[in-house]
Amino acid sequence: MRIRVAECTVRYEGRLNAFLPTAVRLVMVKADGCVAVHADGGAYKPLNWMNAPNTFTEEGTAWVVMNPKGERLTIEFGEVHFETSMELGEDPGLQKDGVELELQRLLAEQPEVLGEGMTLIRREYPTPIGPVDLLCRDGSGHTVAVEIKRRGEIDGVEQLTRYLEFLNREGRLAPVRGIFAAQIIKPQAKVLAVDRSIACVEVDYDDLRGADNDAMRLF
Amino acid sequence: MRIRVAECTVRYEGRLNAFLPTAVRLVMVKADGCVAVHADGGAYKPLNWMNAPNTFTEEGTAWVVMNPKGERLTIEFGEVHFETSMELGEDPGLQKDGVELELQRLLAEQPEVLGEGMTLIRREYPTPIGPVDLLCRDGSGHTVAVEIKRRGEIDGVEQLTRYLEFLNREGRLAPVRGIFAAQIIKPQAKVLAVDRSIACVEVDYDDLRGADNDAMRLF
DNA sequence: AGTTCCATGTCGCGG
DNA sequence: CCGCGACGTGGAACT
Repeated sequence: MRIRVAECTVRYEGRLNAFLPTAVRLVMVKADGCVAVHADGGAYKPLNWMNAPNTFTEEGTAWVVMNPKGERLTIEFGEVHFETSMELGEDPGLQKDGVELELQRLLAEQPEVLGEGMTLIRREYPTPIGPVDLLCRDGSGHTVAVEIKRRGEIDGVEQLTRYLEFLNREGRLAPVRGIFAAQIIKPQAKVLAVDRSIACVEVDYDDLRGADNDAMRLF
Repeated sequence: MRIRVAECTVRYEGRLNAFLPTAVRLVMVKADGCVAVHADGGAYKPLNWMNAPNTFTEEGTAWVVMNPKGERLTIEFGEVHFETSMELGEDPGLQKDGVELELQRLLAEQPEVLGEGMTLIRREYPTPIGPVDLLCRDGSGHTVAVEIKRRGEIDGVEQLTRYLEFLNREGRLAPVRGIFAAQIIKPQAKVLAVDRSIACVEVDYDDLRGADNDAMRLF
């Protein structure tokens, strides 16, 4: 990794055009060739950047970074305040825990949260346009398709709508109604769901996990 | 801005839990208090981070960063390879040119690009599920809803479809037809639009701006 | 502060 | 390579 703190102007020409007037900034060049220009604020995102793969050339006092898509980043340097370079080595990478898949697992174990008498038929029920998160049967014996999101937004309602359209057209399981389940459902998504006779259920992740743990403790 | 290159492990506890095993990484602390942990590759995005506003405390060999939402980033340091700190000063910020808003402004000024006799009723016409980019009236007096994207993809067609659904059901403006306008429209999006009787218009940004400049020069 | 939508989104997976 | 969906999306603009 190479780091340079210097006065510079930066120009990006690619998907759009952007320009940074003269100021002192930190320019980071990583081992994979990607380049990032940071100010001393404005969150973790750089002001401007160019991801790998790209070609890096020095033209006088300027660095020119181009990528195969024809995008170009030009950094024109003035006074250089500081510069260094060092080897960091490989990184083992990030381990994550606690995303949407977990929510699906918990609801599959506790379908009654979605409605009285609800039982699970199966998870990831396949359709030609993708798998439905949960397929259930409600207290009165009707089939229910459940779409689960961490955050319920309009896209999710559209997705569920497509599944319902298909499942009901196919006929074997019809009539199938929909439940849209998420930790938080945005108002617009709720409006759209109600408009399409899709029920909304907001579920609490901690409650679900708590109930899960309680169930565990019984054994 | 403070920079430290060191052996470290990192733990994030917040919207999810994440962990980084021991390795040499670059830790950046900006003047606004945000912290970012970078590996020597993997694009400009840090492996882990914490945005401002937050509270930063040193606990022995560890840095603990907490934010008001109760998220926490813990960086436990081993050997420190390098450390420095410097002032960068204020940044004038990025000037962008060629994003969707610009396109909307230009089309609002030149609605005739979308069809002969087209006139603007208003920009950002509100509906319960969000504002329509442009509402126009065509040469024959019918209402037209226009969705503008920089890159026309399926999502944009879905969005416009929802607006049309509401506008036509509401009735006051019905019948309302749709125009999907973008610099580039993907083939799949075109197919879906045509299937829904939505017209597609690919607009050239430079042409629009050229016409805009010409209009300016008249005064 | 809460909500909405844009983004050079980035990133990963599957066809 | 394209399409699609998730993301600690982040960030800005507007109510």
